[in-house]
Amino acid sequence: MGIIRKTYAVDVLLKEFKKDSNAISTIELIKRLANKINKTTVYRLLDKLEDDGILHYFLDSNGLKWFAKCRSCSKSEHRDLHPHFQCTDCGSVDCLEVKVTIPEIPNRKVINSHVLVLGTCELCLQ
Amino acid sequence: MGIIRKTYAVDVLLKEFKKDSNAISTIELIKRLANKINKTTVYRLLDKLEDDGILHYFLDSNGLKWFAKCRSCSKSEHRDLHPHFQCTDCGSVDCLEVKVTIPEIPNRKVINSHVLVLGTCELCLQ
DNA sequence: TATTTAAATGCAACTCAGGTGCAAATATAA
DNA sequence: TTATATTTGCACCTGAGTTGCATTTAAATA
Repeated sequence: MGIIRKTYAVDVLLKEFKKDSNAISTIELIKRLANKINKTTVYRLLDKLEDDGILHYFLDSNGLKWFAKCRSCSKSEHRDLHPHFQCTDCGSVDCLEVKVTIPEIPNRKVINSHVLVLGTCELCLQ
Repeated sequence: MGIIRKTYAVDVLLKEFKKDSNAISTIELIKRLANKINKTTVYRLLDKLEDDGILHYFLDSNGLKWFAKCRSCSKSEHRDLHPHFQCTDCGSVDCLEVKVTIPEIPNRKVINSHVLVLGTCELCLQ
């Protein structure tokens, strides 16, 4: 797919990711933009932006989709294979800069991996 | 909750995990047992068996729940914090014995982590 | 063994994230 | 300015998982 036109909806959606440096869940986005864009459009745009290497997504411990800005991805390859952190107190999710190494696994070819770390975030620790 | 009585449904459900050493998705279980147990019962039993430390569960890359037998868990504590492997060819999922170390993360308290490794399984590699 | 009763089950109807088909609107190329 | 292909909104659908409630059943008690 991929984004082709600069539309109002694309603009509004991307603004959310500019003002929010954390990841945002699809559900939260749909709520925030309810009176601006239709939820179907939100789903479709998120798909397209992911296709284009502008956003990446991952699933939280409830199986819900979250999106965040990509740092070094391209249309052809998602490089955002970093772990994600979800706070079990406040529910916020963000991208971790640390590297998690998956060991070699006998008789299997590892292609990629999803790592979700659960714990208490900086704000909730105080 | 926890299992209290030895019923037909518990028996039938646990047999599936005895004959299948891999993980089984909830959906697959419901299909397999459709003419034996109601899907509501399947969901409720899986919850209870997880509570009792007999099964553990995790989510695959589509956010679907999978269950597998526990090796060293108890009612009070799930110790099955191993990674899980999903084959992107055949979809099968199993538990990995390898250990994945999550590094210390500044200003955060790590409680646990979910690791899903994607790749090609032994059978599909041949 | 028969009775009692609390737990387990089935069923129907619900919830909620996400997806589809199609007509109307709109960005952009010509 | 017009043509047209993409985007959007809307209503409706899908599919995993949940809930309330009446019925059934395991197992405790008499």
